Amino acid sequence: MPAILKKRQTWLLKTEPSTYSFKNLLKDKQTNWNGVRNYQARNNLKKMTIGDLALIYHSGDEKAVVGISKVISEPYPDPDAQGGDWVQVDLIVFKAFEKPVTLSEIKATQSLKELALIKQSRLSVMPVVEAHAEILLKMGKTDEN
DNA sequence: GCCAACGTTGGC
DNA sequence: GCCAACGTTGGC
Repeated sequence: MPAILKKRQTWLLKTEPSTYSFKNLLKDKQTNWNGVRNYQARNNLKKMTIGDLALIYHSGDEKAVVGISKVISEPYPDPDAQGGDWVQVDLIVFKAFEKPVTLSEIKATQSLKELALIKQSRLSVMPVVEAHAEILLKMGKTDEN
């Protein structure tokens, strides 16, 4: 098991790159992941803890996992939410994938067929089990041992 | 541009 | 509580 995965939950966060991309995160170094307004995604956000990894997926034209970020805060209320129990977390950029892992590659990989990204294409915040995280990191040529 | 897969809203 | 209508996301 890559050292990077030890004792960490891995998540996958979807974003439309024209709204906020991994490049923006590379520039900003840190961001607050806000605006989630879906209960299931919110419930996943609430389970995040400091030190967790979050893979960033670009929807739309790119359709690929492009990099890794790290969760650096506990979930806390999203100030933009007008009422309702919505949260956000703070992220820092961790590492860009050397090679983006495309949706078509993921779909073509038998061992990833249970990934929520495939099974529940509209969910924007989802857990990634360790076995899947290992495979994705390997496919992205992100050597973190 | 279309459509599948949701999620939400509102009438009943 | 059900369901039709509508809205949104996101892949193709």
